[in-house]
Parts: sequence; C-alpha cells; structure tokens
Amino acid sequence: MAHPTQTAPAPLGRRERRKLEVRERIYLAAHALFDSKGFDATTVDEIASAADVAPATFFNHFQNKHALLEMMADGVIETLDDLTARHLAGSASSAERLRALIRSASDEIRPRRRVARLVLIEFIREAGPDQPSAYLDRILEPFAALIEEGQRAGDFRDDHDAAFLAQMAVGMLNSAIARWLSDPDSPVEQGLVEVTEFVLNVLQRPSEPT
Amino acid sequence: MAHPTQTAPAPLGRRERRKLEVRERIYLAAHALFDSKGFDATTVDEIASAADVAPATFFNHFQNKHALLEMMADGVIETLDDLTARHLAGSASSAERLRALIRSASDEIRPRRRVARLVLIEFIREAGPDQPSAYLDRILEPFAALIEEGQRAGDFRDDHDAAFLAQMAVGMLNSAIARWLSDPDSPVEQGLVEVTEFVLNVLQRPSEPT
DNA sequence: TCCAACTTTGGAGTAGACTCCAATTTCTCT
DNA sequence: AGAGAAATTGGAGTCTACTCCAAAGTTGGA
Repeated sequence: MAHPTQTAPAPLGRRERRKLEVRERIYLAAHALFDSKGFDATTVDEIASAADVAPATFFNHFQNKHALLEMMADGVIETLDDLTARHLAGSASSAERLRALIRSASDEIRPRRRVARLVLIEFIREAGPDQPSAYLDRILEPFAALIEEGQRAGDFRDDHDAAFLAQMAVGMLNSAIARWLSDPDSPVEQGLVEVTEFVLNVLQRPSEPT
Repeated sequence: MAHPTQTAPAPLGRRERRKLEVRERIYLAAHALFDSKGFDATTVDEIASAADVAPATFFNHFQNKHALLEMMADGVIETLDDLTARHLAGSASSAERLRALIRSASDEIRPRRRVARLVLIEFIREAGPDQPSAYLDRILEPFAALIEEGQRAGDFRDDHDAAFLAQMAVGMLNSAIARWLSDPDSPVEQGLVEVTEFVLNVLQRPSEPT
C-alpha cells in the first residue's frame, strides 16, 4: 500500500528533503496508531510525539487530523492503480486477471484491516453533499479498465458498458469486504473467493432479453 | 421513515409521557438539523435549544451526539422491515415485489438525503473492529426474505442461498445509492431502476456450470 | 560569513463534546 | 396537602482539535 508522500524525485535541497521526511514520519506514526487504536482514540498529541515533533508542528504539515485519512485514501487508490496496471499487462484470461487483481488487493488490505476500514468509510464520507465523489469514481476506474479489456476480448458481456458493470462488481465486492473488515475472524479468503466467482459468473454470462 | 421513539403504547403516567415527549422533541430537532447542516456542523447546544431544553438535558436522554445517529439507523431498519412485510403480503410476482420494495425505499430516502447519507455511513462505521456488524445483517434480512420467497416460487436462482444473493443484491444497490446520495442532482430514479433491473436479471438467471 | 527565508516550537486561547454536581422544579402517591 | 422520587437546569471543569503568534533554530545563497 504505497502512500503518496513520495512524489518529486530529484532536485530537492536538504530543506525540502527534511520537510518531506518529517511529513513522512508523521504520516507513518499516524498510520500505525490508527491501525492499532482507531482514529477517534488517537490523539494529535500522540501522533506528534510518536513522530517526535512538537504538537504544533503537526499542523504545519496537515490541515487537520482528518487530512491524514484523505492521504491514506489516496494511497489506497494509487496502490490499486498500480496493481491494475500490473495485471492488465499480463496475458492471462480476463477471468484470471480479475481473480488476480482481487487477490492482490486483498493481500494489500489484510495486514492493515483497521486502516482499511477507516479508508472505506472515508470513501463514502468524502463525497460531501455538495461535490461529486472523487474517490468512488477513481475506485471504479481500474475495474472498469479490466472489464472493458474483457469485453473487447469477448469474454465479458457487453449489454452494459464497462463503467456500469464495474460499479456492480465493486458493489458486490464491497459488501463482502465491508463484512470482512468488521468481523476480524471471518474467513475473508473464502468469502472473497465466493464473491469473486459470483461476479465472474455475472460478468461472463451474456444477457438474454427478459 | 418511522423513528423508534414510539414503543410502549398504553400504561404511561404523565411523567414518562413527558419524558418521551422531550426525547422525541430532541430527536426531531436533531434530525432536522442534521439534514440541513450535516452532523459535524450541528452543535449539541443548537439541538438543545431547537428542542427547547437546557443543554444539560440533552445528555439525560442520549449518551452522546452520536447516539442520535444510531437511533436514526434503527429507524431506517424498522421502516425497511415494515415495507418488506407489506410487500411480501402482496401477491405480485417476485420481480414485481422487489421492484416495489426498492421503489418504496427510494421514496422514503428521497426527502431525507442528507440524513440517509449519515445513516449509511453509520451502518458501515458501527461495526467496530471488535464486534460483528449488527446493522449490516439486519439490512440484509428483508431482502433475503424476499429472495427466499422468490426461490420457493421458482422465480429466482437457487444455486446460492438467499442470504448470499441478498448480500450481492444489496451490494449492487448500495453502490448506486451511495453515488446518488453524494450527488444531489443525479437522477436516482433512473439509475436505481437500471440497477434494479440488472439485479433482477442476475437473480433470475439460473447459473450454468462455468 | 552573514542575511533572508523558512521551519520548528512553546504558549496562550477558542470552541465544542461531555462529566459532575447541587439546586430547583415537576410529578406521583398517600 | 405534603413527602419522596425523578427530571430539569445552571455552572464549573476536563479533554481534544485547532488557531494565532512571537521566539528560536536551520538552511541556502550572496
């Protein structure tokens, strides 16, 4: 799960390097704390002292505590994009690609359950009643790409466009993931596999007029 | 959208009646405020004064601000149960029943978009990383009941049990609703109808071995 | 080397959620 | 009517997120 703090690569003075370093330290400290204690139970002061900076410094780097979640959400999306790019490159069948993507995604999530939950909530919450959701669309993109690819190959139904099918697929996966995320002991692997197969079944079957 | 504050019907002294009245007043005030300003932007003091009680009184009735959301979530589930009971009673086809249920549900939600969003988030959030989600299961129940009915009638596929299919159906509907809730101007009617038809298509089509 | 720009930091201060408590009001029951 | 239980209320106090500011430290460049 890449986090977005590593962007500009080359021409950085010691100054900016330090700054990024601090920012990164805060981010990582927060990530660890959120994952172990949850968001609400984690104090800005705790984050600051875990990152070994003064409390005031925190606000030099992040507008507020919530901004950390947004950054983590960005990280998730980046990771998802990376995974998709990797799996699209491969030459397996459409179904196998989707399976692989979902397997990879679940591998990413597993060790960071708690943060994953927070991010999932963030995805829904972020879409304030005023602006269209940014995350939700970006989450769909990778799936849509993969499905479109599958449609072109003739593997997936094309009575709906890829975006719509992606939304349906993500919806189904989501409900499985949501359940998993909230129940620490549930057998994700198994549940997720079942849902994945169902999704494939739905995607593959061409529609007949009702 | 019934709210759960109306339970015990008969033997109430003036005292308990007053108490429920106050509770109800606070609940309604909060509901209105949440719907117009959102949760975070609404102050406990505001709620109290809108309900015409002292700020301290608020905490006599609700453990905290968040408890109001939980109560609203309960209300949603109750409403959903009611709707389902009503629609199960009817004698239409399985497909028609599902369409009717979803239509009713969307009618309930439409005038309370903002609160609906909060409640949706609550559904996901509530499942703390420690206890299994209570709401998520209860949300599925009505759909599962309806689907099971359809399976018995031979209208729906039965290669998976009703609970699983319900989860898939709710997942798909959810992703449509989530999108709608965050985009004030999106044509819910249309999107929801499209998704509903897709869900029906998925439910009706019996699976063939892959 | 020294200045200007930027960062960190401590400290004071605000707002809102929530607790605790004692005084007061409201109801119930006799 | 009057005692006792329960609810309301105001007030003081805590905790945390977050803002503002001035002092002090760090860095890059002339």
